[in-house]
Amino acid sequence: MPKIIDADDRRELVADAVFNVISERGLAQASLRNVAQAAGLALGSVRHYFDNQAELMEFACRVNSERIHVRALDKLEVLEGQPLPGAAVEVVEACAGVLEELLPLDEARRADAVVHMEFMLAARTNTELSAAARDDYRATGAVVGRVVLQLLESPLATANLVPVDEAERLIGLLDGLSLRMVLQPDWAAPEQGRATLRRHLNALLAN
Amino acid sequence: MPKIIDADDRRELVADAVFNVISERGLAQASLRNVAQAAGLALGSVRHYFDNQAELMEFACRVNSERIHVRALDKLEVLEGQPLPGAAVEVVEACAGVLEELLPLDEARRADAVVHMEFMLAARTNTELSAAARDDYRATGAVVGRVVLQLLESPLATANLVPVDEAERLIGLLDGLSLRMVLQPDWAAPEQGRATLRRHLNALLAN
DNA sequence: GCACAGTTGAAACAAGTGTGCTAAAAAAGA
DNA sequence: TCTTTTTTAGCACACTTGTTTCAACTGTGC
Repeated sequence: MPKIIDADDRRELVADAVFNVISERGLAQASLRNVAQAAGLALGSVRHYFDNQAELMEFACRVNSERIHVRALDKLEVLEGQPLPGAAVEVVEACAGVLEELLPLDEARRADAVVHMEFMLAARTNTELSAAARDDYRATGAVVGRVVLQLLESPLATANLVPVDEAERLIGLLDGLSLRMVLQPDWAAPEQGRATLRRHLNALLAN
Repeated sequence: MPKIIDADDRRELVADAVFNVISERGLAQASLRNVAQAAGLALGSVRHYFDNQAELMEFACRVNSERIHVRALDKLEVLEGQPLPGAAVEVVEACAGVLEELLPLDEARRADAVVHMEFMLAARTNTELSAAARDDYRATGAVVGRVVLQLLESPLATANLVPVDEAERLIGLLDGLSLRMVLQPDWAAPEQGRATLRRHLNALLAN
């Protein structure tokens, strides 16, 4: 029998190489050869674990999406598990804590966000990725939706807010902030993103 | 002397072909040959008007950006030229009218928005495009900033709102909405985008 | 009609791509 | 040690890319 190698581990290692290449040089440069080099493997090795380039890309896309959402879901479940705090500041802080996992506030999250953007945009014209992209949208919709529900459950919430509508607005804001922070880090610093998010959440509570 | 051909017109024609290819097949497919075919020209003809592919792409990027912002600026100057209406609904409607030019609410604007996204994302790793992208950010910042100033000038505006902060939040929302409407047209219809924008503007006015 | 400019078209090149195929290397079981 | 199977490495092919080069075409001014 050959070297003992966990195939799943190896696939994740290759996916990490994909992330590195995309975040540093863009999706256009994520060729099999470049990815293999970034992973420290030979082209043949990468192809041993992924039949197609399409399969590799879809796998990497799903891993990226999952990585982001798992982080947020972990914090979300903590939030849902305990009773809502009474003070507005604390409610906002708790919700912001969850949603911040979706923003590029440090290097790790920045790389995730960049890769995420590239994949989502590519999925528009790449049918191989469209299914993964659809699942991703559902996942973020669920996370943000649940946060909004928590927020609007508070007695401090502004009256007559429609959860679905506010989720839509919040998702838009998060996507836009993420985009700006990724593309124009000089003009949209992490601190500013944090503040903007909190200001928005605060506006959903009665003053 | 040869055929009389306005070089600038021809360059714009080629740029339009670039837009078509990008909006239908993505930036990755915007090769010189594909663009030439879409423009109904030979490869040599395209290269006669653009020395490099880089030059073509930067030109197309700037034309796209200008096209979007000129539309918005036209409406903005009308808004700034006349006194602000007294009713909240009318203020919101006037501001929304300007900002809607930045959203993909019909096929033309959708194509512009798609191309815009692809270029902005590409500019992150493509130094040839970074200057054009920076100018684009300045332009949208100016437009949105001026709209926010108009809005907050109204006596109906919520007190203590910081224009720069609200501009930041509004730009984020617009980018995010645009992104969603472009990538998930099924879940984010034009009508919904219009409504979300108005709801946000309304929230900036005292109720 | 002629010449000359801009314009077009095509062929060719080097580089890079995904993919198919083959053979060496490696390691665990016999 | 030998076998077997996974893993690795490498070559080759067809294709697309940007770019260069050169020849043909075209229409205007003389």
